[in-house]
Amino acid sequence: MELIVNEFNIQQIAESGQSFRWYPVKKGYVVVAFHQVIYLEQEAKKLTLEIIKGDDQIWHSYFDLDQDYNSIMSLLKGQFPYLDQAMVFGSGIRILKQEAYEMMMTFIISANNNIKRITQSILLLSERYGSLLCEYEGVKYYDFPTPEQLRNVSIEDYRACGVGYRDQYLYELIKTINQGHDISSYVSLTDSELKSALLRHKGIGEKVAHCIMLFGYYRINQFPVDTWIKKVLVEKLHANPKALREFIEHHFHEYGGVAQQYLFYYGRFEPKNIS
DNA sequence: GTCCAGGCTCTTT
DNA sequence: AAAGAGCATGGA
Repeated sequence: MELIVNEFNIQQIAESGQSFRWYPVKKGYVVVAFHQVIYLEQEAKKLTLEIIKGDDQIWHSYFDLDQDYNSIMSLLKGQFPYLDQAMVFGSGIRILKQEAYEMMMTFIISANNNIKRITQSILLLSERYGSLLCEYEGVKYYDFPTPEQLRNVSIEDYRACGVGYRDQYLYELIKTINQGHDISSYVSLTDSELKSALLRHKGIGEKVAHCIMLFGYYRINQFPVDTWIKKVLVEKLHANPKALREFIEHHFHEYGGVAQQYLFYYGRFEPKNIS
């Protein structure tokens, strides 16, 4: 399947740190999401999707193709030279609409961790407890394990996947879900209700909750503040470090999550000799 | 060896 | 309310 896309760059999305299930293969990426697998390649505005497992129904939504990122950038433009540069540099970034439950597990693992090890842990969890989805170019791809598949996984088993001290948080979340706690009902909550519902789970604090809201529930007003972004806001946008939330609310309002992604990506990958 | 990674929980002021 | 210690683990 071929699509013509605007404000879309697979490398930028893959490196933006919102998904840990994009695997570099050949000249593109294998992407695993919603129990399905595709191989993606892009040449300028031409995006090629090769459906490996599943159908072509979910991907339009997954890639947020109904959202006009050009108009979002227009609204964010003109406030800070640094943000304007960030939007030029990362103009192909989009907010992926991912599965909420997977985002909860993923971002619990992400706390005080590095991207390489997060990716590795999620790969191990999937290979050991998820369903085999397909084989592509000699590599097998596994689904993210369901709560049911994790029912009998022990704290030690999680630890063996390299998640460190977050093992007990994963264990508690899975136990809660398998005891009947319905996290799918979270979708109908308001932002503040959703945030407090997420904060009730151990291992989910302010920053992780915002990531789950942004990537798992498509609350694109949510602006996760991590150590990187804090530095960018203070040093590049000259925000008052003691009033970051007010600063964010005032300048980015309903598109805070998108602005955050531009700033995060630029902060990490901008060419060294600029700024 | 020390420091850090898309922080959080628990304890102490 | 705010600040500090401790936390697994691999890589720089």
